[in-house]
This record gives sequence, structure tokens and C-alpha cells, in this order.
Amino acid sequence: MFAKVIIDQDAKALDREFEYIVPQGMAVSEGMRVLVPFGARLLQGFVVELSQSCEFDQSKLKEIDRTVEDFAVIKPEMLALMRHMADKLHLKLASCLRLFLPAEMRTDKVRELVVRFVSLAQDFEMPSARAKKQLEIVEFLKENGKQKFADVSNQFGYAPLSALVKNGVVIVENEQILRAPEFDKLQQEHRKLTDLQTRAVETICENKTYLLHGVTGSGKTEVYMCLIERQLERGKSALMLVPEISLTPQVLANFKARFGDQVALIHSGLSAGERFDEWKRIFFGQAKVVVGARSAIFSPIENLGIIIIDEEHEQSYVSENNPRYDTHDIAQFRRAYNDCTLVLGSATPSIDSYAKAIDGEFQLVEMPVRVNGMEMPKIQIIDMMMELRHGNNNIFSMPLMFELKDIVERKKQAMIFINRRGFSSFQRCRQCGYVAKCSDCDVALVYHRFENKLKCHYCGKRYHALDVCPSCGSTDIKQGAIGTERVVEELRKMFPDVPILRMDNDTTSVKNGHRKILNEFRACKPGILVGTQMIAKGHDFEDVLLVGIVDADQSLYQADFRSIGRTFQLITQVAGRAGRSATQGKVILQTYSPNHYVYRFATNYDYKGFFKKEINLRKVTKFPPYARIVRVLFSHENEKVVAEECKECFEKIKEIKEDAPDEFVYLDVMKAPLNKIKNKFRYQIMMRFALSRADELEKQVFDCINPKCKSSVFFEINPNNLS
DNA sequence: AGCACGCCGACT
DNA sequence: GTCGGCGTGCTC
Repeated sequence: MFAKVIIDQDAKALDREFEYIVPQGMAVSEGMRVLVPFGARLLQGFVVELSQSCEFDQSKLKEIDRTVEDFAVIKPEMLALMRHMADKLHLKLASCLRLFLPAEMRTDKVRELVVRFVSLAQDFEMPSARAKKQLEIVEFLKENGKQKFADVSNQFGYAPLSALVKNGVVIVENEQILRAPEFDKLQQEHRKLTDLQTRAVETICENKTYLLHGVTGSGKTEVYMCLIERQLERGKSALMLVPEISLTPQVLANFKARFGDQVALIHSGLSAGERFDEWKRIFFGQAKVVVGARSAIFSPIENLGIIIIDEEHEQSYVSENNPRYDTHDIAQFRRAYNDCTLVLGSATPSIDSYAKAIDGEFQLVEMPVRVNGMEMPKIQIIDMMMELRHGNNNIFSMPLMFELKDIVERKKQAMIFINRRGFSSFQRCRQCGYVAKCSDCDVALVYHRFENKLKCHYCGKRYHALDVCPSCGSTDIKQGAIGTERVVEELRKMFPDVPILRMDNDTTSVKNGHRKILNEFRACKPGILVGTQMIAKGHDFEDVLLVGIVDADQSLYQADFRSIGRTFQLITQVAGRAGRSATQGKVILQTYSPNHYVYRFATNYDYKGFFKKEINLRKVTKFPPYARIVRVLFSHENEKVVAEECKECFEKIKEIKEDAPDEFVYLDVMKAPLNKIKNKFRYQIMMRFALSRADELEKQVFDCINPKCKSSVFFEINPNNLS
């Protein structure tokens, strides 16, 4: 018997199968981890195929040394998925396989957590009547059965317990415990479904893809839960993805309350041990419902009945680092493999998904009304140019300050949204225009007031803040656009007695940071929460009656065909935080371009109008979904090497273009907008194809990449972020 | 990825 | 004369 093995190394040269002999009597199956002799070393690999014959020169084959586990850690569906990803997304085989296992498993860092338990022996002599504590313990164990050693010892004392153990009255056993992540305990309230919700649940019943378009507050989560419940009743399992999960502790708590121990949670906030144990519960079928962020799409859950992607438009579903993949693609693969239902839910669907729904590829399900029947909060647009002309150069407009005062007086709550962490964007010399940049990444550094440091938001490197310009020696240093820290400082000046909390990447990086901040905010009345995108995600605060958007334009002017859509999504989402109770909320949106059409549609909550405008624009300018953008990114520490290899590839692509002049809408080579990240230089080739021959051209372009080139090459289809 | 092999410079 | 620099190539 022969085995095809993929070596667990992330190197281009090893990105293929190697054949080995399965020794007589060794139980090996497809998907198993094995150790194999490779060159002079013994390396870990994955068996991906078994066969009776081999393709390589048989006399040169070596034997598998041994198996790592006695079962296949990679299930057949995942092997198929690996092939799909390597094929369609041009990813390395080993790096795909790594996505399917918790990182802890490869490093062997986590131990199984073993806890000592005590219970009564089968037959024993009662302790003497004088040993009161011992008798109490015996009584306690009689009533409650097996208990943790530590608990009993804490309650009754260590001495009596160990005496009982010594006398053989109580026996101690070690037992393996699966660590479970913490969550807020919640009372499960079975809300009665509204008619719209009932209709949505009834409509979503076939094994195909649905786009659930429901306004913020329309009760999509309740719909998801009913859909999952129905699958569980049919004996099927469910997978639900939410954007970076720790953002929505309420959702988690709800799921735990509803489905109890059947739920497994997967997110970045888990400890290594928790993550590993949750993975095991999924793998062995103990968990039937998986709730998690992007990477949870790779959970080894079997017998899938439904996959749900909540907030499907969210950018965080596209992985930015390697390997790059889009959760939607993976979900479509698993949907087809399991022949199950896929639900994409959003208040502001991505243009691409909505277009598919219009075309009939997805079925559209609409929930246009909030559950509580309340109207959406009113959005007031403030022209910041006018404010300036009236002599207000504060970061808050007069109306926003007025409303904030009102909120404070009424002891209510407000949220201020600003799309940038830190104190201000960058430090710039007013004399010569010098801007401090990261030496490894070629991006402007962000000033953090609290630490008085400059930080690179790409690699995390820290620098001293500028007081003298290193270029011209001037001390005239100015702060650029504002960030969360600066907003907090301004608010503290205005309202010295009001609690003002900050929520961004810096304040939530500690374990359970989100939960702590949100719980603290809940108790503050009056209170103001300042934050980045992460305050925009579905948590309900009944007393938040005001939302301020300090600089709405920030996401608008980016050289990216999706930036206007993102602005629309952001406004809708942030606005949805206001007035979740009986009182109607208010939103104040500050902008320097009050006449931009995105604000007109956003203030009217007119998604369909916005979609029409946007899809027309994409049609005439030939952008997705009417064309396909392909970006090939080369990265290497030697700039000469990348530049040359990128150029070489570009020349070959130019030849392809000659055979398909009409299908190539665009083609160019250039430095990537972020020319250097973590000391690696980046060059890219950008192209755009008409859809008619896109698949074929894409394949041809991929074949242009010289397999011997030294740079790392990344292949992106319709990239979200062009940095 | 890591390790061997191999072909040119500055050292006891 | 040799030790060692890291470019190139291979691993079933």
C-alpha cells in the first residue's frame, strides 16, 4: 500500500504530494497525520490519498515512520475543500490544511486539562462519630455524587478530606476536563415571533442560498435561532458565523442560553486550551451548533443542515493575511458538499450578494420593519464647512454639543463613532511636510497620546513621538486627523463629571476586554461611549438615544470602488445603535461633503435606491460584479528581486492580453500602495477582465507565475482592500 | 523549510 | 594551501 503525503511545511517548493510506503500492519487512513522521513529529517505530514500503486520510482520510496493519532484529523470534506482551495484560490496545500486544525495542535503546547475528582468508595467504614467534618463530607458525597476535589476541600477543609482518602472511604480519580469559554449568563426568553419573522423562517426551507435583508432591529438573530432549532430537530447540525465574534457578547450569551452545551464557540479571544477543547467537542460530534468568527467556517462539523453568515457584507469575512480566502467561497463549497441551506443576513447587503439575489441566484427574503415597530432613528446631516465658517473649529459641531448636553441632563447615554484609533492619525512637520513613517512598513505612524508614542498599525512597532522634525529641525509639529483618544479627551473637558469610555483595538486587546467595557457602559447613566467600528455591532442599549458620527467622510475618499458602499453600511449600522427602546433615537452625522449622494440614501435608509445607483455605476465603469479584478502581489525583502520578478510575470501577462484584447479591460504593473510591510517590498500587477472569459484568463494568468521565483506571490480575486 | 553540495575570497 | 561565505537544488 502506498500513501500520498503533504509535508506540513509552508514552502513553495514542498507544495505537492510525496509518496511513501505504508508499512505492513500499520493502520493508516486518508486524513491522518503521520511522521515521515524527509531528506535527513523526520517531518509531520498529512496522508491525502491511499492507493495500490505508486507513480514515483518505487525503489526510492521510504516508509511512513508512524502515525500521530490513531484517527484521521482531516475529514473527507476537508480534504475535498483543500483541493478546491488549492485549485481555485491558488493556495498552498499545507497552508490550507493548517486552517482546518487549531494551531495548538501542531505546536503541542496545550495539555489536556486534568482535574481530580472525589467520590465515595463502593464499601467503606463510617468514620468515627467524633470526626464531624468527615461525616459531613460523606453525607455531602452521598447526596451529590462525584465532586471536584478542590471544591470539597474548599468547603469542608483539606485535612478531613485527605483523612477520608487515606482511610479508603473516599477515592480520588483524575478526569479530563474540556475547558469551556466564559459567557454572560442570560435568561432565555422565548419571544413570540412577529409575522415577518415567521414568514422568513417558513420561507427559508430549501437547500439553497438565501439573502436575508432585514433592517437593523428587525430581529434577524431570532430567525437564525429558529432555523437552527429546526435543523437540530431533524438531527442536523448548524454553523453560524458572525463578524469577529467577541464584538457581540450578547449574541453568544443568547445562543448558549438557547442551545446550552450543544453550542461550541470559536473566536480569537479564547485561550489556546479553550480553543483546542472546543475544537475537539466539534470534531467528536458533541457540539451540534458552532458559533464563531471567520475561521469557524473550517470547523470539522459533520452533517451540516444550515450555514448562516450574519452581517454578510462585513469585510472581516475576507482574510487579509495568508492564506487569503473569502468566507463566502468556503461557505458555498460546504453548502454544496453537504447539500444544505446557506443564509446570508444583513441590513446592508454587499452589492455583489444583492445583485445575485436580484438575478435569482440567491433567493431574497426581506424583513423591512423593526420588531418593536419603531421607526429608524432620524439622521441629521451637519455641514462641517458651515461650522467652520461660523467660527467653530472644534471637532464637535454645535448641534452635536447641544444634543450631548441634553443627553447628559436627561441621564441617558450616547455613542460617538470615530473610525480611527489613537489620538490623531499622524504627526506632520508644518515647515517641511515631513510625516513620521514606519521603517519596516512604509506607512504613516499613528500618534497615541496616552503612551506618548507613535505606533505602526500594520506591524505594531513603536517609536518615540516627534518633538523635533528629523528632516528640517523645526519644532512646529502638527497632529493630523483625529482619533478616538482625542475625542475622549475633548469630551472629558466638556463633561468632567460624566463617565466617558473608549472602545477600540487598544482597549479591547485584553481578554474579555469588550465584555468589560460594555458591561461598565451599561451601568453609566449618563455615559458616553467613544469607539471605532466595533461599537457599531449589534448590542442593544436601551438608553442610547444619541449617536454621533464625527467624521463620516473618512471611509468615503479611498481609491477603492467599494468605499462608498462601505460608508453607507457604516452609517446604517452605527445609526441602528440609537433608540432600541420605545423612545426614538437621533443620529448626528458630521461631514465635509454634505451633498454626496451616499448621505441622501443613508439618511432615508433607502438601501434599494442606493443599490440601484451603485450597480449602475459599476456597470458603466466595468467593475464587479460586471467584471473581475485580479491582483497578483509579489513580496520579498530585496526590492530588486521583487521588481524584476513582477516585471517578468507582467511581460507574460501582456502576451495573454494580445490574444484577448477585448476581454482585458485593464492591465498595469506598479508598486503596491503600501510599498513595504514588515521589511518586505511589495509590487503588484492589477488587471480587470470582462466576465465572458474571466475563468479561462484567470487560469492563464496564474500559470504565468514562475514557480522558481523567490518572492512570495499572492493571488487575489476582486480584492477588498488594495493596500 | 532545512540541509548538502559547490565554487570563490582572506586567513593560520 | 584551508576555512567558510551563501547561491543552487533536492527532498518521495
